[in-house]
Amino acid sequence: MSELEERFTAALHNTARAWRQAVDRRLKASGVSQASWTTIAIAARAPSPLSQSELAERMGVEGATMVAMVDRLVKAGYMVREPSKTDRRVNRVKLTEAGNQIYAKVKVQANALRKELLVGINPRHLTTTTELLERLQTVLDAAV
Amino acid sequence: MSELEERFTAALHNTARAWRQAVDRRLKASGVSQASWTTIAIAARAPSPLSQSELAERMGVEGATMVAMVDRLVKAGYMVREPSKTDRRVNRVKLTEAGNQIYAKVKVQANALRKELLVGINPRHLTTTTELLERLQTVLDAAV
DNA sequence: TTATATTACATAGCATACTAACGATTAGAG
DNA sequence: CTCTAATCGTTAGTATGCTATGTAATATAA
Repeated sequence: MSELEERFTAALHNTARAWRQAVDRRLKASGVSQASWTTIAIAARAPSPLSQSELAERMGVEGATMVAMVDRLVKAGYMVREPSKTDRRVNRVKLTEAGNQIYAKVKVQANALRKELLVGINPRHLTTTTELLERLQTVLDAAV
Repeated sequence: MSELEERFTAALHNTARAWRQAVDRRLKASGVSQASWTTIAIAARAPSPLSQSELAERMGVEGATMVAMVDRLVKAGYMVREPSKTDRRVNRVKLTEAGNQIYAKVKVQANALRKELLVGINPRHLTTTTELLERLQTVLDAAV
């Protein structure tokens, strides 16, 4: 039983890492890394422009990490910072046209990879797995 | 169905990340990060001293990454490099007494966390999940 | 045996994470 | 309304990953 638990832990981390690397490889052709693309996607999906803090929270990273990420994305021409008019501490982040194009382009590839990898997986097993992982996530989040 | 697949992907990555962070928090008290501890553990479990390449391969990282890791661990006094006598390109990596102590200490904590997190999880579901993840891992490794 | 891989390690530069500390600003308690 | 606490973004320092490139040593082929 303990052996199964160790197998599970190893499989969880190895699969997640390998998946991330596979995504990275696909998106490299589009010139954006997975972390950058994810940030762009969250900004793109938001109904109104997000602050850096909101972006960081939705990405699950610290504010300081997001500063560097936004720096890179601004430098690459995918987004711009706009000071909030109501709160002078706040920057709102907006996608440029180039940012929106990247979003549209790589979204397709990420979806394709997911489909490819999950083809042939038993949907009932996938459900069981998803629920188990989500439960673990809840426990982990609560343990903070 | 596509929705389930997206849920699964998110759960996979979020759970892996949260787990990693939980391990990090525990091990910080012992003064070693998760990556450092994992490296020490692999070196400790090997029946005979590993080369840096072997270490990198078992960690699933690149050789260049392992150079920096070994640098840090040597500097911290947990391991030493010993040039191979039969192949002058090779460094064999050995744990110091301090390294072995760290290994013994944090091993207990990592096991405890795993037990804690997985208590109450249905073993049949855990088996299903582990097998699914291992299958994905195989697909991902093959796709390289 | 010499020329050509291949392997092992190191170095450099970049990306992505963290924590800690700081200044500017805002919000809330009194 | 003022003082204090909290929040937002930034900077600095560190850890961990990557790729690309270089050097030394070994293995293989001609």
